[in-house]
Amino acid sequence: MKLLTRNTDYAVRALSYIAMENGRTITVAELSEELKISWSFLRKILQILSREGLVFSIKGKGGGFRLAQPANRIFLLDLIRIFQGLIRLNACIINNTACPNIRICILKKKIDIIEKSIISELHPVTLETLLNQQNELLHLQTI
Amino acid sequence: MKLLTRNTDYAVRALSYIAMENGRTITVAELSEELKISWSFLRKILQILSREGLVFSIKGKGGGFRLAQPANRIFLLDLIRIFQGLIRLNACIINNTACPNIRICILKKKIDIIEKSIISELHPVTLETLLNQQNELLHLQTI
DNA sequence: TAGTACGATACTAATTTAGTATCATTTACA
DNA sequence: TGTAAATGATACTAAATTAGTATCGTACTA
Ligand code: FES
Ligand code: FES
Repeated sequence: MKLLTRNTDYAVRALSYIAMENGRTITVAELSEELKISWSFLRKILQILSREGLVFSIKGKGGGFRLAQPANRIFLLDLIRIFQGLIRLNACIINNTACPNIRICILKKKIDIIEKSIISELHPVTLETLLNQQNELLHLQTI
Repeated sequence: MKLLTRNTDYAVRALSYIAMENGRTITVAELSEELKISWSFLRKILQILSREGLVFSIKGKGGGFRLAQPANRIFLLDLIRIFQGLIRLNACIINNTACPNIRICILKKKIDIIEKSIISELHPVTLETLLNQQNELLHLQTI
């Protein structure tokens, strides 16, 4: 049971890299080289991010990608939604659809609480959050 | 992202059925018939439950399964562990093993919190919990 | 000793996740 | 103006996980 799949993971890394280059246009080739992630796979991920409006793309020679939104507006939860779908843990023990139990089911209630907890923990996490952490890390290492 | 897989789900149903029959010895054939779950699949699940000591088995004619522990000692978390492994959501964004970030990583912290929340919600849930709920449901329906 | 039930284990099928390949289109610039 | 560099769309393959089946062996009861 993974909270983040590889798609999401790579998307975060790619976006981080792009964000740290202060508005430079970044090609998939560069990302792939720097992050050591398969070119084709990254390409697909970036295409999706572009379609979803998180980055915008410039075609042709000299082209590439830039963030379409400031880093503090790019939410981890959106990436999860894009690459993994909505967070739905709900497995009814009896019957996935109209379970007669659903109003009183203890498990259902627990799972709802867990879902909410996931969302409330992850909700504040943006690309900026994760970038700051990297800066902090760099700082620590230079002490 | 499912919290419970089908193995776990069926295990809960099978154990519930067995528990509700007050110590009678229940065969896989009966379970399969009553619960409308594939005989072979149930068989495998019961074999595992038996190996894990949650039920004990009686071989030969007249045989079958009984709970090896009282319903309030059979924990949902154990079933999850048995059929799905330990709950580990941890996906490090950079590198699954020795990530240099791990001490300060915000995401890691969040994920730890989520894991703890899952465990603390599910920890009190036993077979008895789920049985009581079913009784409650029956009660409601007869009003 | 026949029939019923579980034990162990290997196998197959379906689904989800991960990753690759191809052709089309846009753009820069020699 | 044409070629190389870049993304867009989309289809395809491969690996991993989950779901489900089959088979042969052993124990027990009547
Ligand atoms: S058993 Fe159906 S919602 Fe819990
Ligand atoms: S980035 Fe490695 S633990 Fe978070």
